[in-house]
Amino acid sequence: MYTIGKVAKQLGVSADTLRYYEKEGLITPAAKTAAGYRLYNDNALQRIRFIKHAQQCGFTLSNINDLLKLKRENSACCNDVRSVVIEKKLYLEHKIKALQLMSQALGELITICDDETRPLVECPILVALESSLDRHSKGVRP
Amino acid sequence: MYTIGKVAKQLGVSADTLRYYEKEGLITPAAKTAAGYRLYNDNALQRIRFIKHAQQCGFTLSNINDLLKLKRENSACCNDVRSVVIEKKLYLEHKIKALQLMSQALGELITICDDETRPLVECPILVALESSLDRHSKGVRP
DNA sequence: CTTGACCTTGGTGTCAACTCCAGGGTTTAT
DNA sequence: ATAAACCCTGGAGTTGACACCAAGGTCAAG
Repeated sequence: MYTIGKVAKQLGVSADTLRYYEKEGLITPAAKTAAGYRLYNDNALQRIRFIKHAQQCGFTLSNINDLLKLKRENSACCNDVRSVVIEKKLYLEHKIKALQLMSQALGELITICDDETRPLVECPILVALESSLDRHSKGVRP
Repeated sequence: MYTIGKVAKQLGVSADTLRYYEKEGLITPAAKTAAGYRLYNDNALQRIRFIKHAQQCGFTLSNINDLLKLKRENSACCNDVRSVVIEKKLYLEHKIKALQLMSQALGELITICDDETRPLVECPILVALESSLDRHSKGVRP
């Protein structure tokens, strides 16, 4: 059993973060001392590792909560988890495409500005941004 | 000269948004009526279009303010603008790579879960997320 | 037995880009 | 003349994932 500080240091997160996760229902300390100190066991460590890895894969804490909920329900099957992962992958791909369009648009702006020493009056980039260049990107947020 | 509502409707933004842009120093109404109503001219319309286009290219309002500041300074040259655009493009590319790594990690999770009807106990995806799969992605935020 | 390192709760602040509201004044159309 | 539609200011709320703080209790080492 480890106190919050030990766990935090070992896993490279802050104690505040662990309390926040608890408030969000993601983790629960295995026990508390008489003085109210949180005590974590190896299960909790594994849970926290799970959270961090899922975050690295693009899941929000809310997504992660859903995954953990699935884990608790024994009516759920592996396919339910798989669906969540697939959906997130689609979302990421959508977002990547949007960013690629932006990047491409910037690339075009960069190339239209061929003469770098031209004075800023009538900078072709600024002019281009004032006229329309809509045609794509709709905005993507979690 | 158009009132805020006309401008908002014409450009597809909300009046609140226009007031917000003004508070952020991005736009200024050309005049105000005796009653304090904002009045915009064609210059302002163009400015707002500029803002929207720049946003579509991934610039934050703060970035856009920087661009507008460059435009005002006559010491700035076109190359200064170009640098801002190039930097943003690099940032986007970095972010795209991070998302691609995530997407790829999710792809791997999806393929390890070959048997979709397996019960959730020992779901290979959940197991994989509990063990280490660090090796990449550092986190990318604006 | 005291010092310093740790822990507690409860609350506020951060970033971005808005949105929504209340409580009022103004303009326009009928 | 009056209702509907518009505008104003000022401020609060939203989302996500925390960080930071104060005021206080607890624990280990010397």
